[in-house]
Amino acid sequence: MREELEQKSLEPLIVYFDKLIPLTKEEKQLVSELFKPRLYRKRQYVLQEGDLCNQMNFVVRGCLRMYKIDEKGNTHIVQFASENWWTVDIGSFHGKKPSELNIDALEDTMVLQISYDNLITLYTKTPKFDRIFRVLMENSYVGLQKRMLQNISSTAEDRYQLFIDTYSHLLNRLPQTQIAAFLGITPEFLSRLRNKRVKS
Amino acid sequence: MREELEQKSLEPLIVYFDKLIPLTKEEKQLVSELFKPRLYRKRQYVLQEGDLCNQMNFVVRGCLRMYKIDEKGNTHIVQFASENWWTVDIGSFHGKKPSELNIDALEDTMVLQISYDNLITLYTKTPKFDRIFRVLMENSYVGLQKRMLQNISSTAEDRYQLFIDTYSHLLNRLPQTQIAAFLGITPEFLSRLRNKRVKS
DNA sequence: ACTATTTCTTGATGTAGTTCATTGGAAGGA
DNA sequence: TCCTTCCAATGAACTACATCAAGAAATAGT
Repeated sequence: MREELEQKSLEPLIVYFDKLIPLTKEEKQLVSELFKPRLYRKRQYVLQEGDLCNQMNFVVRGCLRMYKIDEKGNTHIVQFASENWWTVDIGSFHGKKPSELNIDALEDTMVLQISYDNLITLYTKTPKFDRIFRVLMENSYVGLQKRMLQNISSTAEDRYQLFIDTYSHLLNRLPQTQIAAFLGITPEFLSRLRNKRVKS
Repeated sequence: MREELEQKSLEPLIVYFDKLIPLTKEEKQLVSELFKPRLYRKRQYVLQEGDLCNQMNFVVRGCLRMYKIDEKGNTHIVQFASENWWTVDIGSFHGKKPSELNIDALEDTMVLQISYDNLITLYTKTPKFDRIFRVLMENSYVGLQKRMLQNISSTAEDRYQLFIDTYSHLLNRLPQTQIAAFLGITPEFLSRLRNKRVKS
């Protein structure tokens, strides 16, 4: 019974990999063994500042956020991770250093987790996963670079528009405070932006 | 004679790879065959907006910049690449899409280039390079994420201080206009910041 | 169903960073 | 060498966004 449920929750991940680079039966089996499902409740920490990030997370359903709290106590969101997205503090994960970031759940969230050691096992047993994760990293890098460029070259209004275009599925799922923390503006200013947009 | 020169210029790259993950003689040989040295003069384009980015570049000496020009005509620098750094528009390179970015030389610059096809050859012949480039991507991602966080959470002054800490070797090599374009502020404002810092 | 907490809105005022214009100095090309 | 082009500095006016404060609306917990 328990196993059946786990098998089921693993499906989205296997489909995800298989689309990137087709997997053999054995490789699928290996994924099933090395990734573990885990449920986080809303507001629960997945990773807390100061701890080592020892798990890589693939979101099956729900939504996580990764963020930093600055000296003034303000929250800055690095990334949202909803269905079929990954989240991990790569710096901490690979560098074996305490994380400066937090990850927590904005909704009740089901993830598939792989530990550092198991990921190394995965790489060692089937180098195909080196390639898969290289491609994953490349895609993430492109996305981050795009956001970086937006941030240094656009106004808050443009960035909000891009957010709407890019994350339409999250728009009505997230409180505006979280969207503001992602855009790098205050909730008050976001409210004014929205107000202005409605009028015109 | 020509070959000797090429062999010599390839050394820094082989050392670079070897430090990340030790290479066999054959792998070193393969690198020597697939990477080609090329010289760019100051102001020469390495990649021009609208073109396909078909080469990955490793800087042996000199300095390149990767940047975007926005609708208002302002330049925004994504990255400087000096000795032992890589530069490539990954989105264009892997997505086979015209680039929205430019790369040009801030100084006379020697690079080692590998074409897309040759990189695929490299991956195919020795999957170890999948791993090497996965690790490379991970490191780049961490750096970019750090900068992203700085940008959404810090003042221009803090970012300038971080630039000094991180890129001290470039500080006196680059005109302030370029540093300002990297920090995401106007040259005038950078000038004022510097002036203020000198006084205190 | 009630209360506590979080979220959104709006106003008044403050500030980091921009824009435009001008000047002087440094560097680079024939 | 002159001449052009690029680069840094500084003033004055302007704008995008922040801060603080306070009330209204929506959500969540019991």
